[in-house]
Amino acid sequence: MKVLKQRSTCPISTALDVLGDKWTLLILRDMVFAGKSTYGQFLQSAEKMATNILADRLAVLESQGILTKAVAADKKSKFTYRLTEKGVDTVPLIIELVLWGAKHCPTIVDSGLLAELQGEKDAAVEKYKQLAREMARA
Amino acid sequence: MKVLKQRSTCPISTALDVLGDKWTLLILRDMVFAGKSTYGQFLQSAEKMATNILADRLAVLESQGILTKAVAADKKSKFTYRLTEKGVDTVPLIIELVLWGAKHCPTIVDSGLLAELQGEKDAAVEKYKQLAREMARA
DNA sequence: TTTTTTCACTTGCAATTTGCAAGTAATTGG
DNA sequence: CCAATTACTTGCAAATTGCAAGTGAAAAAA
Repeated sequence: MKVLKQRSTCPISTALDVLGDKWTLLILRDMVFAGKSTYGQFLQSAEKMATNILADRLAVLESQGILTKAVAADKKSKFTYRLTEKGVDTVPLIIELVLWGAKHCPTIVDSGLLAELQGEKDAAVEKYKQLAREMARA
Repeated sequence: MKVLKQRSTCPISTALDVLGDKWTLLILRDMVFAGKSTYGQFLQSAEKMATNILADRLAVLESQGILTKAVAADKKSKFTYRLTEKGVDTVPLIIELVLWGAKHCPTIVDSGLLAELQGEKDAAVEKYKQLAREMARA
């Protein structure tokens, strides 16, 4: 069981103790926006995460109660990772990252998604949280 | 001039290339919520950032156009760091970190602030963005 | 039934990044 | 002039990362 050290009692600092690195939120992005749920799927993302880093981050996320790990329904040799409510609650954060990145950095975003997020943000946040919950049930 | 490498064209990944580490957003937090603007003030935060890391992150933030550096009005030996609009636009992100950290981790938050953020979030985001702009003008 | 492939990691190691302590150089206050 | 302040820089040990290769269990192929 991974133990994280907390630098202070500040909620921002503590949130960053858990989520503040270059890889963790990409795993959550893949779960929320790409519906990914297995080790192999995470490895295929464009950013090419190293296998040991992925294994480490999944273990941290599990020990922090952000996702759960269970044997896959189809294969005994495969695991399925699902978001908990604590994980689903990172959706607003991820959406703010999309908006900031799209506005201020040279990136490629689906224009429909961007319009949706820029228009009715609260509704979009709820929609993607609900979608994430449904995937976690499947 | 610091050069950051972009792992992919995804806005989330690119935002994390810039902001995704344990220290950068704490500097922005100190500017937005504590009104800090100098090297010495940043060093005094509860998390005790190392001096070389602070100098490095300030240089990255400046080169990324998130903040500007200028000689202080009162002393020639002092610098004042101010948020640009790109920096002000991280306020929604920082507020989501407060909300997630306060809800899911053991932290200490001002209950008035928390109530404000949980109640009228959009209004609170606008208020703190405006405050951050005013501090950047001062 | 044996063999091969797939999947989910683990291991080893070099390279980078971090954290700590100490040092420096330019003001500024007295 | 001299001590203190401010904003860094430097050196170095320790921790973290990234890459390549290896492992072991289960599933598919022969």
